[in-house]
Amino acid sequence: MAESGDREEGGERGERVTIVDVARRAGVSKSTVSLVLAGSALVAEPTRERVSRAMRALGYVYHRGAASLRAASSDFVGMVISDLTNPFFAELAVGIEDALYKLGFTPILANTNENPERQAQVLRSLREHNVAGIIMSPARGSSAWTLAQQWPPSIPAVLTMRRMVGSPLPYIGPDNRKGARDSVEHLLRLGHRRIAYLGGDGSMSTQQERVEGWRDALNGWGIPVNDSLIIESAPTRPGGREAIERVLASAAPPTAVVCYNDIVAMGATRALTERAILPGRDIAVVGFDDIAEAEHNAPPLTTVNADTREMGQRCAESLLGLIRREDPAGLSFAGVARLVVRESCGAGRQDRRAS
Amino acid sequence: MAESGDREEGGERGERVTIVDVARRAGVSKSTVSLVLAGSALVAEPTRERVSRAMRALGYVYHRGAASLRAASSDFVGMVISDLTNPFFAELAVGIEDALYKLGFTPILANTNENPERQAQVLRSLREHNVAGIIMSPARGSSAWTLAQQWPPSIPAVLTMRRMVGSPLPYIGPDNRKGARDSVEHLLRLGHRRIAYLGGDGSMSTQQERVEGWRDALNGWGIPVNDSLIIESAPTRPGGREAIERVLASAAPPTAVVCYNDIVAMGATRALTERAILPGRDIAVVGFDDIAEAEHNAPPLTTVNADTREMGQRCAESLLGLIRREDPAGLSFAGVARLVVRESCGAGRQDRRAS
DNA sequence: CAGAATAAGTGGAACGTTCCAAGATCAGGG
DNA sequence: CCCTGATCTTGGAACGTTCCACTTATTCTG
Repeated sequence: MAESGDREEGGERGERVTIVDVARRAGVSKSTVSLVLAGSALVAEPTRERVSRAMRALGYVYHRGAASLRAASSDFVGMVISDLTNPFFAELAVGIEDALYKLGFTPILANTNENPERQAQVLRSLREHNVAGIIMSPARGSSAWTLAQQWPPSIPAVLTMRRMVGSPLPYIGPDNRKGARDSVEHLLRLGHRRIAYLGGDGSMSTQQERVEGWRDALNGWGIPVNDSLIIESAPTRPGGREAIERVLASAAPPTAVVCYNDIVAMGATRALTERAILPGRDIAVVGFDDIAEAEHNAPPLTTVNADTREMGQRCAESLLGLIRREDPAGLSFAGVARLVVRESCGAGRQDRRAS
Repeated sequence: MAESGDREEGGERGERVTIVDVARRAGVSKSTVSLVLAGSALVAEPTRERVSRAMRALGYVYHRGAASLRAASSDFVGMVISDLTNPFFAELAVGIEDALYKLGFTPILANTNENPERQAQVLRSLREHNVAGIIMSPARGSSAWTLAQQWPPSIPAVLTMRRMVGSPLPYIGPDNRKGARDSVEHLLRLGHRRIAYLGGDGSMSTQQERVEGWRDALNGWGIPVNDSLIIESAPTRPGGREAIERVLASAAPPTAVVCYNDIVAMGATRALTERAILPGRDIAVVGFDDIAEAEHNAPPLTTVNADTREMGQRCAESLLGLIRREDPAGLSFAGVARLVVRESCGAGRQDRRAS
């Protein structure tokens, strides 16, 4: 009698309730049930009602795997992240994940930990799972060539944060060159003339673009560019520590450093503090990314905001475009890069000395 | 002639190469190919060779979805994370992800962002994907009751970081009570007598256990426990800021605070610094989790190391146990909690005053 | 050399959907 | 009363695997 609450059971035993069971109970064919699931207008209202009730009564759960067996590709999207331990990528991943869910995709996570072999495995696995596409920030050391070997052009893929020369894939990332230029110009305006670049390695496009920005700014101010002031290292906290130590040991240490990213800057500021060299007073330090922790660093980091969430969103949208067979050429996106001034550059003290 | 390099094509057109195509080319039945795929001993070496060659030649890619259609459950595992933006959970996720891959599972990521409704959606989606199991850190506000509604007991699930009263599911987490007790005792030894507890909310077991530890320590030293010194808030940086501001505004502010976790402590230290109250000198602050950023905080955070990676690993292993139908009772795990003393508690200055 | 045992391989149903072609029912028009 | 369309419904093949039951070929045993 009770209209509701007629939930029969939930399949305590492993027996899955299928579309056929629902059909039987509702007194229709499985095709009709399928139509109801698809929200088709072909099915009459009373029938739809009856079917829905049957589903609820039986505790029916849709089986996407079975559905996608026919459908050529699934609702999965691979999220291949080079270092999820870096809060920047964690934020990016959250942005991507959120957007994917809203678009009806299901993200499969893969953290390659900057390991190209792991990346190769992961790509293989994603192919086996018949993903609709992937969003990938390539591991250090992977090239357009190796990627072409590992990923068929027929499956949509977008690159994020690290561009690949020679790859036709859409690329979503911040305007690295402008970001770096802005931060170096800020330091120049504060009076610095010997400005080093710390961290990252030249094989990454991100690095190349940021170094270009550094060069641009120096050139623009007529400062001779000294390549020995580029200290490469792993893009990690220990990498930052190592880089700053190398540059301090050099014959003519810089008065300011711009870093590949915030965690490099965090490693550097920490190492400096341990040597009683105070970032923001004795030396200026600038990061890149503006991760949430930058504000809490000792001292709070001047850095470049990359609008991470927005980029995650764009990655998902761009992939969707590819899936819909739009022209890849129109699907790249460059985020804005905005300098955020905090204490690590010492702006409070010497502002407006030059310029 | 060339032994290798006979890769015919990769299916430039959408036509997927199946087991049947491989069989045809190798001159065997699809059953044999399936056997080869499974690495069965039933197939003779020359045949295996022939089949493998055919696979390579055709660029065959295994279709896991199709396989799991028969197999009752897939190789997917849901990773339901309450806040991936918190570096602690990011590290945990990395640990879990890594272990899952090694065990042959594929992690589907879901960040619920502490939103129980999102969590409900996510659980539904994971069921539809026929996951082998889930590892979940429940969103704030979810209860054993709602979980029971949303997740069938027949599908393996383990809980991490947040226990659920009344749930029979295995739980993997650090020894919160001991960790909190150790940190409070450390503060007591430094001479503090008015020690507040900041952040978190009472609905979370983590909070309850850490508050218990705080109580334990105070009781052990015969200090009267004053519940007004427990300031609840969101477990985030803004939450930490808000909590410290509330406690500072109280009639008798504490000389030391232990925080729900590191990001709460980071929010608190930041707010204090802005008011020119120096953590580690004017007030002692202790965190929990020992995220990578704790060391870089201003000032570096005294905190409790929760052995995050190890816990991620354990989560995966415990889930595997459940999938193998082991007794859930034996699959819980409590990680060690180890106090890491840095500067935010001011240990350098006043150490050994009491005790 | 019959018969059994072993080894290697095969055919086809099954998994839970989708989707096409076709069927059933009914109303209205001539 | 038959035909046409419209509206709703359905049977069954297909998707790419696995796995059971079975066949065939070979070797062993007494």
